[in-house]
Amino acid sequence: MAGPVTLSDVAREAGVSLATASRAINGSANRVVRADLRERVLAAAAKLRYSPDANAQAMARGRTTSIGLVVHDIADPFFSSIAAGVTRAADRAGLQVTLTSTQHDPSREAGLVDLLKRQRARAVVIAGGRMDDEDANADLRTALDDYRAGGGSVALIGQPVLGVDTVVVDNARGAADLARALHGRGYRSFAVLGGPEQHLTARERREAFRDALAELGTTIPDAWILTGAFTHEGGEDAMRALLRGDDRPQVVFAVNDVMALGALTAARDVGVRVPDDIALAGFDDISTLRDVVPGLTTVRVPLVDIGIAATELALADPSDDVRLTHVPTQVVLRESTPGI
Amino acid sequence: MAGPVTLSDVAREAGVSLATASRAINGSANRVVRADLRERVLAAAAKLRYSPDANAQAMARGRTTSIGLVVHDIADPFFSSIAAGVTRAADRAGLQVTLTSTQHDPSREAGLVDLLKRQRARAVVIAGGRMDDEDANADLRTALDDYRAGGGSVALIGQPVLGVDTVVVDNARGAADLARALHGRGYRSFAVLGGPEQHLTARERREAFRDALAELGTTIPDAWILTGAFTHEGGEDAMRALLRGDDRPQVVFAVNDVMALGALTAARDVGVRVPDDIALAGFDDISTLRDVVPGLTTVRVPLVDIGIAATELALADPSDDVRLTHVPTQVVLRESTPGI
DNA sequence: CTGAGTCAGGATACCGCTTTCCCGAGCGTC
DNA sequence: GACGCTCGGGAAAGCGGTATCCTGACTCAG
Repeated sequence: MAGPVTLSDVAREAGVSLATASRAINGSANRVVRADLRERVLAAAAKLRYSPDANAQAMARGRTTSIGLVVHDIADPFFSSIAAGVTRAADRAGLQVTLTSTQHDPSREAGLVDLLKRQRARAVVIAGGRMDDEDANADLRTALDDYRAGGGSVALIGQPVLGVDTVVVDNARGAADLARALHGRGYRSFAVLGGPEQHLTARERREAFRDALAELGTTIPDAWILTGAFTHEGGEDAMRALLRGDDRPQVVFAVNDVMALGALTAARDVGVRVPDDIALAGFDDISTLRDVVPGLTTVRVPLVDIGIAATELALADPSDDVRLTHVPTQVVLRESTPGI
Repeated sequence: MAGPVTLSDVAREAGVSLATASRAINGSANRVVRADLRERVLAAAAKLRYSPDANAQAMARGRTTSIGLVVHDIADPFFSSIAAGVTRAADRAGLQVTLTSTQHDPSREAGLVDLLKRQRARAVVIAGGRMDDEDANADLRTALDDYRAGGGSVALIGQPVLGVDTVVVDNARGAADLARALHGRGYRSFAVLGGPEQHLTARERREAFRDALAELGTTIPDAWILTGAFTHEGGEDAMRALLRGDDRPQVVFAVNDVMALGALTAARDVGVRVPDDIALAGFDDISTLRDVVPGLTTVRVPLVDIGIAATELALADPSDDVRLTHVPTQVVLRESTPGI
C-alpha cells in the first residue's frame, strides 16, 4: 500500500539518521534541527515524494487524527447537514471524519461505536435522537463507556439520556412556539403526524405541541395524534390514514420536514390541496426545502451549527460532569399555513 | 487512547503466547489453534473487553480497511446520496469510509487525495464532475498517480479525463432526451441556466440540450444561455438576470435541481409563477425534491447506485486499462412543465 | 525400532514512525 | 585549562499487532 518510500528512505537520501529526519519533517517539540540538515531532509522528502504513514504515526504517537460520526442515513438531509458541520469543524481541527451509518437501524449504533473504538478515533459524534428503548440504550451506553474508558470522548446530538456530553435541541420550545403561532393564525383544529412512539425527539415535539395547544384551550383528539415512521413514507402513510377519516383537521403538524413532505404527497394523491384544503407544518427547516412551493411552515433547527457544536464538544477537554449545549429553534411561517 | 488492554494482556490472561492469541482471535490463514486454547483466548478477550487496534493491524498487515471519499459539500443532496451509496458498498465490504470535503473548492481535491494517501486508504472515490481547468486537473492527476503508485486504487464519478476508472453519467443523453420531451410538449422557446463555464457536467448538459433542440429546429439565443455557480444561489442569480430581460422564454432548463430550486425562488421573488408564467426543468432528480409542488421536471440520475458502482469499481482488482461504468439517466416529466 | 513427516505453540523479526536516552562537540566561566 | 553546560545528532526502545521461523511432540511407515 505504501509507495515504498518511508522515512528511512528519506533519511538515507538526506544522509541523516532516522530520528533527525523525523524531527525535521515533523518539527518535534523542544528539539531543534540545524537549518542545513532540515533543508536537506525536506529536499529529500520532496524529491522522493515522501508522505508519512498516518497509521504508523498514530501508533507511535498513541493517538489518531480521526473522529467518528454515526448517522442513521447520510442521504437524509437532516444528517447530511449535521455531517457538513462535523466535517467543517473536524477540518478546522486538522482531523478526518470517519462516516458510519446504521442504515436506519438504531440497534446498530453500539456496533458502530465499537468499530470506531477499534480505529481509536479520537472522538465520536452520534447524531440522531434517542429512542425510549432501554435495551438499545443500554447497549450503546456500555459501548460508549467502553470507548471512553479507552480514552475517547463522545458527544451526542439529541436527548441527554446516556450520561455523555450532549447537544440538546430545544424541540419542546420549538414545537410549543409553533403551536402558538398556528393558533395565532386562527387555526383551532389540529392533527399530529407524530413519528414513532418511542422516538424521543418525535415525542418531545408531539407532546410539547399538544400541551401548548391545551394551554390555549384547544385539545387534539387522540385519534388525530398518529404514529408512524420518522421518514417520508411514515409521513405519507400517516397522512393517508388521517385523510381516510370522515372529519378533517385544519392543520397537520408533521414532526419533521421529511414526514411533512410525505404528507404532502399523500394529500396530493387523494386530491386534497395544501394549503387550500388543509394546512401543513413540519420541523427542522431542511435547507433544500426552503424554496419549495408552497413554502413549508416549519421550525428551524440550525443543523450545521449543531454538527459543529457537537464536534467541538467532543473535542473539548474532558470534564467530569456532563456538559449540555442547548441550541434554540425558531418558528418559520410560510405559505403552507396561511391562516384562517 | 487505547483502553490499555492489548493483545498481550489477553495472551497473558489466557496463559498463551502472543502469537497464539493473535491466531485465535483472528483465525489466521493455514494455521489452526487447538479448540481449548482458542476458547481460553476468546474468553479472556471477552472478559478483558479487548478490542484490536485497527491501526496496529493495518500497520502489521500492510493494508487498512478504510476507503476515502471526496465530495464538494456533503450537505448537498447530490453528494449525500452518492455518499449513501459509498457507505453502503463499503459496509458490505467491511470497510470504513473517511469523508473529506473540499467545501466547494475544487483545487482542494488534490490535497485531500494526499491526505487520504497518508491514511493509506485502500481506495478513494472522488465525486463530482471535473472542471475544464488543466492546472487543477494536473494537480489532481499527479496526486492520484502518486496515490496509485502507493498501491491505492481510485474511482472517479464524472468525466473520464484523468485516466482512472470512472463512473460516467450519461449527461448528454439525458439532456437531449429532456430537450426532446419538452419540445414534444410544445415548447419552442428555451433558456438554459448553464452553471459554470468550465464545469464539464454543466457543459455536457447545456450543450447536449442546445444541440438536441437545434436538431429539432429550435435555436436557443446565446443571451439565453446563462452561466453561473452550480448552486442554489447560482440558479437564483441567473434566473433573476434572465427575468430582467424584456423577453421571456417558455421554459427554463437549469442544469441541476438545486439550481432549479434557486430559479424557483428568484421567480417567486419577482412575481413570476411556475409553471403558469414560465416552465422549469432541472437535472438529477434529487429525492428530497420529488414531492414538492409543483413537481419538478428533471432527469433522474441514480445517485445512490452511482456511489455503489464507484466503490465497487475502486475496489475491483486493479486492471491495466481504464474502466468506465456508464450509467443511464431518465427523463421524469412533472407539473413544472405541463406543456403548451 | 528408527527416520521422515505433520502439527501446533512460542519466540521473534518486522511494519513505519516517535521519542527517550546517550554522547560528543562547542562554550562560557573562575 | 579543567569543569559543567547547552546543543543537536544518532542509536535504540517501543506502539500493538502479524507472520515467519524454530522447535518439541506425535504419527506413520518401513
